[in-house]
Amino acid sequence: MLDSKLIEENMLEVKKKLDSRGAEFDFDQFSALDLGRKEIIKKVEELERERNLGSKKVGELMREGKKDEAGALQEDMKQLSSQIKDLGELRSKAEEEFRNFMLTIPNLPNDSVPQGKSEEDNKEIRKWGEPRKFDFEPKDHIELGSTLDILDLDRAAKITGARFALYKGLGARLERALINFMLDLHTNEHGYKEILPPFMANTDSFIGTGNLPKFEEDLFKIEDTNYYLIPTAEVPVTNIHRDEILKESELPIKYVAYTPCFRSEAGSYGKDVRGIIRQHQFNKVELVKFSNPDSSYEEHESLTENAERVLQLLGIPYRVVVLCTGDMGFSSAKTYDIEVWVPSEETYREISSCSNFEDFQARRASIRYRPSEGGKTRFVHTLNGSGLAVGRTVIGILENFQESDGSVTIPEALVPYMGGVTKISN
RNA sequence: GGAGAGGUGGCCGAGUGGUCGAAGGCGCUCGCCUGCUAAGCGAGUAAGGGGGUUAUUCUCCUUCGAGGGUUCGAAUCCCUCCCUCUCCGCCA
Repeated sequence: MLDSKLIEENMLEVKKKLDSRGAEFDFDQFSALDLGRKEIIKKVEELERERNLGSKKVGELMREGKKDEAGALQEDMKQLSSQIKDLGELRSKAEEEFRNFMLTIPNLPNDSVPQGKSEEDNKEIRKWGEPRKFDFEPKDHIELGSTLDILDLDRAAKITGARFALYKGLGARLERALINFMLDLHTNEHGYKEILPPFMANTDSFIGTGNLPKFEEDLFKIEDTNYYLIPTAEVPVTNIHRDEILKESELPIKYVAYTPCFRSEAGSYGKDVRGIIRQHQFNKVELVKFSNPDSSYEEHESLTENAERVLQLLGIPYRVVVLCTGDMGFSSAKTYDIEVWVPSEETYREISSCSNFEDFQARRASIRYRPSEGGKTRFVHTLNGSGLAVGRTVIGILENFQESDGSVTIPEALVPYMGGVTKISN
């Protein structure tokens, strides 16, 4: 959520920034809602003040034994009270309307974000590793997975439906190895605390991160509850500190969490239908930070580097792009995507998205800190990034490290996690 | 699932209709004091919103799990929901 005072004071700049990301913003509606809200607050509070004074007076008169006077005053206050009640309803309505309006406005892009309309305008920042030159026709992960009998999409479809995966044998082991490898790396070497959160979260949590109220169709909802399956660990982990006031000395707080992720992928039909690129359920290790606002952009860089480190240790080529204003997610102020090289497609595919949300989520979720030198509380900055999406890492390993005989070499760093297995073959 | 007890400030905890945004304690901050440390003494210490000033000061409203109700007035009485604890049942 944006700061309404900031909008009032910088309307032109806000409009320009929202335009740059292709978002509509009706400033007239904003002003009308904001002014209407303030006006009614003023009225209600005046009446409440009158009532408080009157009620106090009634108490005094009663104690002094002036029953008649007290009774008369009570009658007046009765009138006032019902007036306050009516106005109070209008007030709640006005405040709710205003909040609902504010909840649908996306975050403002940071000034360092390149202008652009779509994916096409994203800018490559850096590349790591050389895509391998194959002296044979490389297979895609679907063929490799089924030939090696480690990935069975047909049976997954039977069990559940399209866009689910069944891993078997060393395939299942590989998924588990990667999860453990990533968690160990981030906890032991990058200083994150491991979290295992619930895989469902309630409405308030989803509002906090910005998934609701606008993107409900992307989620799986649990019937007869206000719970949804999480589409990423970002939701439960960011909400760990919802409605809390942290100490400045605790910052930055760094969490890493493995969770399955559930996405209905509404609106993506026809896209990436083959294989395990886009699934309704996938595993992900997520990095989340709560940062001092003054250093959140340094934290953003280091978080991205922490995620990249996984691919470096595995030896998979990748590149980092900064998303342009038009391609960023709703809550983000700046996002780097990490993309792995996928030989069968001869292109880079997203494997991690690392974002700084500044105070956008913190304001929605009310996550604040008290400055060490005292004074008013401030909103923290929240950040997160995949470190990494596990299924897509499997694709990277299968496709990049395949041999001409259809076997796959396990990256050295992963061998201990595979129980010493160095190769998957028939 | 059944029975009971509870949810109060950073924490513990008192408070059953008005002088309660809330005793007391702990913690924290500042000052004093004492060779040092500890102890002691004194003062301060919730958040959000509106108005005013915009540097500070000021003022009003709201908030005692959430929402609704009774009342001139609710932390306190009533209803619904959520959560925690104890016992019983069930269970990986």
